[in-house]
Amino acid sequence: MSVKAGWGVGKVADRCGVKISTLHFYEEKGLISSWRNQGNQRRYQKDVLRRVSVIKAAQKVGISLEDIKTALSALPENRTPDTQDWEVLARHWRKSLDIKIAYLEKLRDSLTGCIGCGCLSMKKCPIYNADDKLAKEGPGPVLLEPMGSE
Amino acid sequence: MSVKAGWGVGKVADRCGVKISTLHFYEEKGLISSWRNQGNQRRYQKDVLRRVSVIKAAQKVGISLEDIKTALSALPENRTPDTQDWEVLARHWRKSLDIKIAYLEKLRDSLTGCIGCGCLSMKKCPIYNADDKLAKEGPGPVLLEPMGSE
DNA sequence: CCTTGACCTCAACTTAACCTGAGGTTTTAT
DNA sequence: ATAAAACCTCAGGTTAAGTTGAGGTCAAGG
Repeated sequence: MSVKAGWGVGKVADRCGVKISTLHFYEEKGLISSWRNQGNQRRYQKDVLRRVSVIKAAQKVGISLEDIKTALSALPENRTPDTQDWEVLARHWRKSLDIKIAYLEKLRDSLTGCIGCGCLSMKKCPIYNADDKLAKEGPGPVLLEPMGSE
Repeated sequence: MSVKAGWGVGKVADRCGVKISTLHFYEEKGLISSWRNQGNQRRYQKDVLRRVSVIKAAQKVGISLEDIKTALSALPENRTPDTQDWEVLARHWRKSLDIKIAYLEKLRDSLTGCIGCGCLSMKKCPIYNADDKLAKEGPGPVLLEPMGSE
């Protein structure tokens, strides 16, 4: 009965299909955690795999690491998260996915008419001004703030 | 009948709701163009407004400037693009929007089950491996290439 | 004429999400 | 026992899409 050995960073990286540097990075950002062995090497609990999977899944949905971190922080600290814990996250993100899909559908439906239309000023262009609130959770680094939201 | 005066960069920026630096940037990237007046100041044709609108609309859909540039290069050089020219673009992007929406719907439909599921290895996770081809046009800077697409 | 305001260029900074490499230690396999 | 593989830290690089600022020129109004 050895004291729990945990996995090394290389193995985890391999199983997750990410680079070691990514795991270092996530740890630095507080998205995953590890303990160290005698020789200062990282050891991981096996649930890190699910964490990384979830991080990657959420990223695909366009959620930033920042927001993912926030969501993950809702998981219990003291015990290994169970299925129910994870499903809370899933439901949460499902919602924002629904919103995003609705947003894109709206965009799609106005795209053709809009690009062809006569609105030479973006001030009145319906596509340009399509509810920016929704776009905030949108396609990553969109830093523009067209209509003076303040 | 003065020789066509065109618009100054400040006016265009104002009408488009973007910063002057953005127009400089777009020009540098070859997305828009201008000529210079006597004093080396930029002058724009009025169709630059539509160009910028289209650039911004496309960005909202998650298309990169790189791809937008490619699409814009299909516009006629010699004459001012007409409605039909623009509609070709719109149709093109509508298609990729359809694809993206379908992708997100697929993600959404597997999200809950997937996060809660027992796949501890991302190698077999359906959400992680949901057709990466579609994700390529996806949420901006997603640089990961999980399943060795080459 | 002279002062603003608009414009010019060019270099450097910004954010997100990592990656790369150098230089050094630890673990593992032979 | 020793070489190779795996790991460590830390600094600096990368891409996208701009933004900011310095230092200088141009144009318009009084």
